[in-house]
Amino acid sequence: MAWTDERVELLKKLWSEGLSASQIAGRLGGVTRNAVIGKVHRLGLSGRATSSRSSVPRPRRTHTPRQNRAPSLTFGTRGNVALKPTFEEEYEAAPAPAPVEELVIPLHERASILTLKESMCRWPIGDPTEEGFHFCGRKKSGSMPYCEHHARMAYQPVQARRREKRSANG
DNA sequence: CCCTGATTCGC
DNA sequence: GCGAATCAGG
Repeated sequence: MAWTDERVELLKKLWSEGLSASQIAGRLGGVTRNAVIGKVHRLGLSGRATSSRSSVPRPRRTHTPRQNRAPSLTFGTRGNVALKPTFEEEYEAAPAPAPVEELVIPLHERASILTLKESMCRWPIGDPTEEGFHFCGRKKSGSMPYCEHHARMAYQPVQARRREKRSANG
């Protein structure tokens, strides 16, 4: 994604309005917050009103961070989207996610494949072949790849299969 | 851990 | 010029 005049203008506007770099990156789309910050610096609008941190002259890095920086991948793979549960030991995987989702995720909480972060619920909503497809995007629940709600949908308790064992007590 | 901007430097 | 990796801090 290139920095067209329009995008630069929008960047300037949003930056002046006080949005954070990640917020702006999300709005623009196709760029990370790093890209936004880099561009902001190149444009020379880094100092945004009150900056208490600007008076911190860090002693410049003395070591090279990495020999190789950008990954060879041209396509962003941030966020693995593998959804196969591996909890069969204690949980049974649901037959299949319902094609239609009963939850409606607020627009600002939605996650696309590009905005989905490691900490976000990966429950797919909608049809991947259709346009409105997105992920739940809310906070994950513990080690689950899903939020609490979707974790319960994905992993049904073993209670369902317990009926085979009836107590011989009475 | 979540986030913020700042900086360096391979590309 | 671009932006990932990194750094420094809240």
